[in-house]
Amino acid sequence: DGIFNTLIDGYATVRNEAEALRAFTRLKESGLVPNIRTFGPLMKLFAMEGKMGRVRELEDEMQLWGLEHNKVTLSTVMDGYVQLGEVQKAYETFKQLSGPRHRPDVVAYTNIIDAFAKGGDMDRALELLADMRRWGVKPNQSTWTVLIGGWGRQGNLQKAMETVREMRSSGLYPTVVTFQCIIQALCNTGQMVKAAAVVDEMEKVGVAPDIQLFTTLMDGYAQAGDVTRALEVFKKLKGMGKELDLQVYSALINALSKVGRMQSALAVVGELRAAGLRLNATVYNTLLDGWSRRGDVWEAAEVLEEMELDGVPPDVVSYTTFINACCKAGDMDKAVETFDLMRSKGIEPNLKTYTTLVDGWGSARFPNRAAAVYDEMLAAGLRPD
RNA sequence: AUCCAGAAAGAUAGCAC
Repeated sequence: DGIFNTLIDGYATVRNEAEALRAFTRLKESGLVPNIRTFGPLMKLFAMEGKMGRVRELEDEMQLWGLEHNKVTLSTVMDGYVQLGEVQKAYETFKQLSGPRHRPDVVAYTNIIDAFAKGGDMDRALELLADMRRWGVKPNQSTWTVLIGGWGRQGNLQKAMETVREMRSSGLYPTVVTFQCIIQALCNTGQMVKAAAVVDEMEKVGVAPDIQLFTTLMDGYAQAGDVTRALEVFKKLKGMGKELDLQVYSALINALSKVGRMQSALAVVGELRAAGLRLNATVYNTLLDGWSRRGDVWEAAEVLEEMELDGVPPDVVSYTTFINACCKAGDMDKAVETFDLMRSKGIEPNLKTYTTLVDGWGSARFPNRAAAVYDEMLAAGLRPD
């Protein structure tokens, strides 16, 4: 009976929205009745992308079929709000799970704890941890890792490590994700020596670092301006014979671009292509920024053109980066031209785009133009942060 | 081993610090 559900789930997993919806339509056209497992994957598909409007449509349709939310679908909805940073809405959804008939399970709790941890409200996160334990719901590795990640994001290594101890004393062991959260905390606080020590440590306790962890580490070195060590990590990864993905290459390209080593960055691009990977907008934007930092507006413009030719249309980050390059080079005409161009392509400038332009006019000593752009920003409904 | 419709981690832009 579940052939269409399986299909929908498969397409949802690979994020093929069109096919997933087509399978859903075919299910209904075949005279079959969708069930809660039909809706779950569809909701997840939209929730992951933050398309909560579409999620609500599915909720309505679910009702029409006489289906009620269960803990899985509600957790999915909650996760959508977490992705969007809408903590309050996430919490309201969470409360729907705490009716007289149901109690939130460990996934739901982990979800809501994650919402608060991501929002920086660790007090509330800990309250919910206490609450779940009060109800006899045992935190698992994900729950602990969410908390450790929350402390890590705040750069509170002390609390992060305390939480690791608490996790261990409850009989659970840190996973590679847990270690990665700790390493990220160390990187964010500039403690690269310790970060490297943690990697050694985890190898000793038998948790193998993976590509994502090495990417985090490389990025840490990049932020510290230590390209040499970033390159060492990359070489080590290659030596391990692991299959490298676009993000590792991208992190290295970023490390090189940030210090102006564009020829080396391009060499890495060559490697990436040789490995059968294609550049995406992030990688192109990284290169764009590299040229911008060198003050090379011409090369930056080349990258923009190349993106179009390669079928990777420039996005808001690309244009903002390029506008920044123009501003820094004192070419405000080109900056404004680009600003108009992006809008004509239907790409809405965001807060960073406006700030770049305002600042550009300011640096160029045209306070009136700066103020005009600022007003335009407000008129567009954007508030300065 | 269990589970597998739901939860945790990695790369790009501005200003301020």
